Amino acid sequence: MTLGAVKIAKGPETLAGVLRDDILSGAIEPGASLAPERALVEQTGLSRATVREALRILETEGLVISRPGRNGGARVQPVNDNGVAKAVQFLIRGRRLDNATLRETREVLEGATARLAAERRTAADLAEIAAISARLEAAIDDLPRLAEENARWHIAVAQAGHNPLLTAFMKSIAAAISHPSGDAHPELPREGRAALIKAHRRVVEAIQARDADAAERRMLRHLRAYEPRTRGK
Amino acid sequence: MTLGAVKIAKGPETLAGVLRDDILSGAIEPGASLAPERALVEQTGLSRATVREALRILETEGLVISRPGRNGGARVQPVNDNGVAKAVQFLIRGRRLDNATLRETREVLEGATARLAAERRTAADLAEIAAISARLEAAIDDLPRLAEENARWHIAVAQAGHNPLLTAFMKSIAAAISHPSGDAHPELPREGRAALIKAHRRVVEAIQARDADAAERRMLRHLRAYEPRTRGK
DNA sequence: AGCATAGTTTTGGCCTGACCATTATAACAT
DNA sequence: ATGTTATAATGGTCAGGCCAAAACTATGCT
Repeated sequence: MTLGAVKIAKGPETLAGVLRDDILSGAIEPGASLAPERALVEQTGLSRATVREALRILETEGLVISRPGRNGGARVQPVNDNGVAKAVQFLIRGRRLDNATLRETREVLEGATARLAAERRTAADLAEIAAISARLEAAIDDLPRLAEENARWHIAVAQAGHNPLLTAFMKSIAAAISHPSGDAHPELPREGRAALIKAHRRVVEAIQARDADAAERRMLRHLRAYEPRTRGK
Repeated sequence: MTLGAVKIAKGPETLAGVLRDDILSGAIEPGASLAPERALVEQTGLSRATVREALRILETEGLVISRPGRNGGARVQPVNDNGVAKAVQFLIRGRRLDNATLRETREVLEGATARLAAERRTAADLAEIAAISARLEAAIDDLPRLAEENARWHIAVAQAGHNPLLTAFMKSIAAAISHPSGDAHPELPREGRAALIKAHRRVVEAIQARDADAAERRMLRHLRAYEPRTRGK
């Protein structure tokens, strides 16, 4: 019988594991504070440095944030999708993933979320999307603002699909696409901006009409409108 | 003008940020070691505790692993998709995402990767899938082994799609689906196992024939075959 | 020569104890 | 009441040490 490499859990990781389980299982509610560092030292018999490294692990994982001062301490955060986005950013930067891969992934995700949005959107979802659309259309001549509201619009559509995983994935790559290598937003001409608004409207109409096929089709058409002409590898 | 909360970078995070940039930019190659802790202490003027917390951050992010002993130290790891999988696990556990969401997400991802696999698979991809299929078919009466090879098969198909992001997303949820709340594998009857093998074969045939529509269709049919009868929310 | 064995060195892992910085509360003075 | 000044609680950082693990080096026995 062969054994794989046995992972030896070190002190900080062991303590972090215990606390992590308490957080993810809900035994410690979001908003509540962990015991102060010095109390953890007494309870665990570990040194303060070790306890602090454990807390640093949890903080890096996004499960707590630490604040100094009286009534400070490590406060449990509600689990959100920032951690996924961060890990995806690492993957994109570290593996030098190209824009074609990002766009392709985005099409898969947004095609699916547009379809789901048409099937599941609530009145509140529609209101949220409409509010963003109004702000976006008002910002047609303010390019940075337009780009910002555009990102919000796509995220709102994804959220209307009510699948938290697909939403998380979509947000992860949306962040990478809006900041293409730190560069500013490419000069989209004014007629392009008008076309964007029109395309959004058509997608929203399909979602409102609960027409899943149309929502997916129009979203994909919208996304593909901005691809470089050099398509078809 | 209103300002958002200004994020004050603490010592460890600042140092981690510098090192992280060096790693993600490729200035430090995977496999290479960071300077020893005591050297970083001298170079930065920080204390050893601070330096260690910085390294712990990088270790938690999966960018380095630290090993004791001579020639030990913090070794830079190639960036992989484990970090994404870990963050997704947190999201699933912390937000109590249900199996319906996981299955739905899986269908979106695997439908897309099956399609891409048909378009892009290389001879090496096909060989890899064939090897796994052979092992899987040989393990038809060894349920744990079957489940393991089944997971490998789906991952191999995703990889044949040559989109690292979609592959990472798919692996992230595949891990959660194979371990449904720690329970063992449900007793799939023998004829179900035979049907699984047949379904796999049909998918592979489509991928081999570069028939993207058929690959997607057959993969979705395969995935939906195991859903509970209570469909349609 | 060859090979086991025992140092030696490098490096992370952990501990003790201290002091500083920040924040909220309590006490006090006006 | 209200503004100001302690005081306490808590994380942030530092200094210095010792232990544990791992790799290299020298030794000594065949």
